[in-house]
Amino acid sequence: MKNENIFSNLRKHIAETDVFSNEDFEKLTSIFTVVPLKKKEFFTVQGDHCRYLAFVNEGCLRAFHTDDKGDEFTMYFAFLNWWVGDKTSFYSDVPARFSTQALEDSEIFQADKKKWEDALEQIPFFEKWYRVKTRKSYEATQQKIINTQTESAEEKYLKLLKNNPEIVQRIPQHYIASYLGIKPQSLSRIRKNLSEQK
Amino acid sequence: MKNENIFSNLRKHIAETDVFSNEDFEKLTSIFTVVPLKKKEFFTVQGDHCRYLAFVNEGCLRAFHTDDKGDEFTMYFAFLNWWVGDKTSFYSDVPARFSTQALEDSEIFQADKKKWEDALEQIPFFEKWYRVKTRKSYEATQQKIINTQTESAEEKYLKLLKNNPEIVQRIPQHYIASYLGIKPQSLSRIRKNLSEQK
DNA sequence: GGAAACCGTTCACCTATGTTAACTAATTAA
DNA sequence: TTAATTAGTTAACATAGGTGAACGGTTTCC
Repeated sequence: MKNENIFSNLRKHIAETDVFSNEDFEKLTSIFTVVPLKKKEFFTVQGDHCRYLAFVNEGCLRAFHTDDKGDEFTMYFAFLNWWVGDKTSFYSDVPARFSTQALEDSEIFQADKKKWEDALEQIPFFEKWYRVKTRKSYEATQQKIINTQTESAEEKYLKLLKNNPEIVQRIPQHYIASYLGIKPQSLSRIRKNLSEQK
Repeated sequence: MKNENIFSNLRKHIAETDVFSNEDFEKLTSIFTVVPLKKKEFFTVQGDHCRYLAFVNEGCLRAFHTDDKGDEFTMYFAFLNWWVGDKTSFYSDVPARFSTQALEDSEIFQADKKKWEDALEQIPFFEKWYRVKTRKSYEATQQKIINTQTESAEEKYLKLLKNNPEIVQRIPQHYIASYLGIKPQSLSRIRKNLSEQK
């Protein structure tokens, strides 16, 4: 990919919902640093201050919390066109409550707080776009609480198969288990039951 | 309470974090309708469009989702100085995913979308204050997901006793169970175990 | 002021998921 | 190319929480 085109996906993605000038778009991309991540490499680490937010341009990451007992819980998988980073830590200078790790070789565009806030201030379409994104992710988080509480692991898995087949195909099973909030053995058992029922 | 003073609590509350003129504060309060709610009365109903956001000035409400099986899950309790309403539904004109119901005789200040957005546009301190509040509630929601997944019901209950004793004192136990994501019988059992251990 | 509805507790039994551990398959690194 | 590691499966057993039912104590409301 030629360097001038490195932001072509981001451009297309934002253009799906917003209208902007070339000039504004260049202003926006100028705040980003292109960062390649090797598989298993970390973008943010739980407990550290999260200094960057980033846009996923290639590959896939997962955000996960590790509890006192050492168990991991995966909060979300971030594919193409997702934003990643712990906003709480990014804004409030508080230790991040989860880590973000590449599950494949990936490429992200990252920006620190100063650049980020300058961009929000100076580029109206970006401010609006970001506000909507933030609201959506708040909604998704609320929905996830509801689902977490009201569905059995099997229901969650079936729903994942139906609504997010790309996750099931692309992500190793023990991460999916941790996303569903169960142990890998339990997911194995659920899969076995399902296959026997057919 | 004299009518001129009905907003005195809101004024004090916002003044804790922001500075504003009398004029701006009056502009803000002019968007609200004062609404009394009888115990058990609903402010929003799951499935309906949520037309108002509201500020709790007196009493207490709970927000809860009812699933297909008819089981309720309480998402949060809203006391003095909380905002209530399903923002997703309020903004996106989508059916509300939860109901909000008064647990005591209460008083709220509500505003519809038009008034709300006008206020955000015209009153800078309110826009800023609201942005921060929204971020905090997003953070709290994320934290609740983490807690939900990584703690046993007993741990959650002990934490509630420690961090939110006013909830335990003020709210009937079966609502607390539904807040912890368990059945009333299970909470009863947990309480029994705890009292026997001492 | 009495009937009806609701609330909290307890109990016996049930079920989903966790735990430990052993085994095989797949992937990675030397 | 093999050795080492990691991933997934299975099974036996343990445990937290759900279910249904019964009981007494409170509210609520005609």
